[in-house]
Amino acid sequence: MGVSLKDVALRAGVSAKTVSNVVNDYPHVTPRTRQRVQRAIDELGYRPNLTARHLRKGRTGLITLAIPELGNPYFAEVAGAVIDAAARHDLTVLLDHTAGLREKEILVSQGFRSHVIDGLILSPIRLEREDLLARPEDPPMVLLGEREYDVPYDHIMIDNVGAARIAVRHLLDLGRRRVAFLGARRESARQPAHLRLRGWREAITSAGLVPDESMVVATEGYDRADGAAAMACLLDRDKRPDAVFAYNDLVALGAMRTLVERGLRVPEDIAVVGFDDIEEGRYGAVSLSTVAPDKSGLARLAVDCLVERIAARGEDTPPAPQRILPGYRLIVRESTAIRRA
Amino acid sequence: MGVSLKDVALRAGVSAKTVSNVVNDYPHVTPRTRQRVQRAIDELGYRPNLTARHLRKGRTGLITLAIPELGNPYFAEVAGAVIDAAARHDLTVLLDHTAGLREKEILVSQGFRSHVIDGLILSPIRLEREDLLARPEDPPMVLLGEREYDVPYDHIMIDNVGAARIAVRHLLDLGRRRVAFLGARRESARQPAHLRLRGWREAITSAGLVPDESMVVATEGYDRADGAAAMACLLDRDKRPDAVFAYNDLVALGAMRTLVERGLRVPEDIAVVGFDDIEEGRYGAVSLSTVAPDKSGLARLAVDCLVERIAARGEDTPPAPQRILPGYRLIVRESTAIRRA
DNA sequence: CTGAAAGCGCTTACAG
DNA sequence: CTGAAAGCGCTTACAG
Repeated sequence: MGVSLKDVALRAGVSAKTVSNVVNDYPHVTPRTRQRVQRAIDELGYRPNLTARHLRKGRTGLITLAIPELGNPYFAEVAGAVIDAAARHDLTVLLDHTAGLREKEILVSQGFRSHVIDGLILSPIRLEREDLLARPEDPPMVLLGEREYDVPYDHIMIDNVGAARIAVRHLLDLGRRRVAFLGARRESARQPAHLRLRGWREAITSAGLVPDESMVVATEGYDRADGAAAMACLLDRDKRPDAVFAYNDLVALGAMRTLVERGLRVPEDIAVVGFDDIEEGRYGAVSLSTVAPDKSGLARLAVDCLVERIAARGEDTPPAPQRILPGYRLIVRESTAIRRA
Repeated sequence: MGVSLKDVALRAGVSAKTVSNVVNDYPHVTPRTRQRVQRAIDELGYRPNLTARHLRKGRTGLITLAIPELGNPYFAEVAGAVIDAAARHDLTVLLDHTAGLREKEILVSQGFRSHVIDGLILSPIRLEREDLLARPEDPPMVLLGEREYDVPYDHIMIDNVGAARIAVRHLLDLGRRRVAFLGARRESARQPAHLRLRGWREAITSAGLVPDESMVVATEGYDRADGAAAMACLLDRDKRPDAVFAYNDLVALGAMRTLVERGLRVPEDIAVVGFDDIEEGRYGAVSLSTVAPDKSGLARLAVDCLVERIAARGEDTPPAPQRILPGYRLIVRESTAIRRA
């Protein structure tokens, strides 16, 4: 099928080693030799077989990024950023989506395909601590995302509590007093929803108010449909909120859809803040205020971390695992544009 | 580093071949031998090195899917569908995004990384016919997407003209008479925008009307921002449209945002139809009518096609390249919900 | 049913 | 500065 090193060597009248030297830009090659080899390469249309190279070197130049769902714009945007960041290290990203299934997340973390990849960036949702502790050392792994774990792995995650606090404080500053939280969970306290709910609670408390737990609505998932349903459920209760802090932008957008259907105005009747800053939030009938994580920043941090881990593989004293907090900021748009008396 | 076949063979007291036979579920192995080998595998935690296997077999089980932009929900949704379809053939998808740059599209089509992948599904935008003709035979490639080419490759693409015709006819059926088209191109007639524009023209003509070219607005790209700008531009002209057919949902959503800003109602003042059926279109203040391509269908078709090409590689008489048209349907939502007198 | 040998295409010490 | 040999971890004919 293909043209091999040997063919080129034969044609150029040199050894395979010399061709290899040329291909890999080895410094010490006579210009004349280099030129001769290069010509043979061009004439034969030779291209190195990466599989063979990788077998030899023990590296493939491939890393896996495993995210819950490509259909979620936030993860799609993050994936794009990771692909770009990886390209700067000459790494190619193999994208997996786990569909938010614990089984698939375990499979990935256990090193499914590990002999093909140099490293793994995993963004887990359902995975448990013990799953992570049971995984083999290889390939190196970096966690990315808002689910908290107490495990010896590098983890890139935003300060969810702090970010939520700022979002809710923003709503309180607008004069809102009944701020709902959409997208709570019943499970583990380390879920991002719990962290953001804690921020909600802290912001309200530190404003001298009492958190009203009837303003907290749980959802099945975090999609637009979940947000729409949760908002409907909330509006059917006695007390009507005057503001909503949603787990993420999708939930917020779904909630706004329900508000339109019920004839309520945003932000006049109910102000809304989301989380993620997906592009879609800027173009609705009412643009969405939101917490914007530094996506390209966190992608870069995750890739850099992984690259270090890969380099340190097999070392006696690998660097201690660290938790890194990328930046974020609050973006104020129309959905919270009106201050109340 | 890892445990190799040889280690297992040594421990089980058999040859490497026998271990290989067990690992690959070769039929003719004594149950006793199989058991002994299996135990050695378990005890040693052996996992086959795929790179080595691939080098030997000439296949990697990897295919590349190259799309213009992961941030575009349509492509993200299609990518998810392709990943699922590929998994059914035990193929893993390596996702590339070309950022809609001709240079990157050429790179991918020329077989960048071709020694790692078994095949390629390419969704080009800027690529030209000559770029495609210049590419090497290997790896096999299948085109996916709405840019038309006259080249000997399998191509999965929707009947854009027909789909556009149906969308515009729907608007005409609602009694609209000034139907604008947002998202035209100045370039090649084979661009999907041209195909959809042709459908627009045909629908109007066959309704006994005369296409008004002042109702056609070109855009830089196909994002929400482009749609918003195009709509603004259109509204600043003399004649106001009473309906809009947008190149895609993103352009339509951007246009609707502008309509809100200008105080115009959808669909009362202006009805809107998009193309792609991205989930976001269902959850705006006004849900968006759209042409819905059968995404999982087209993903499956593309993967099946590629699998056949890979199998036929090196054959004397490979099957003739074919153009396959996946299905689509018109989805009517609120943005076209009102019939006019 | 199992084994010993060769080889996929490259790179890495080791010579010279 | 360049070459000859060995080997990465597997599978594929070929024997037996």
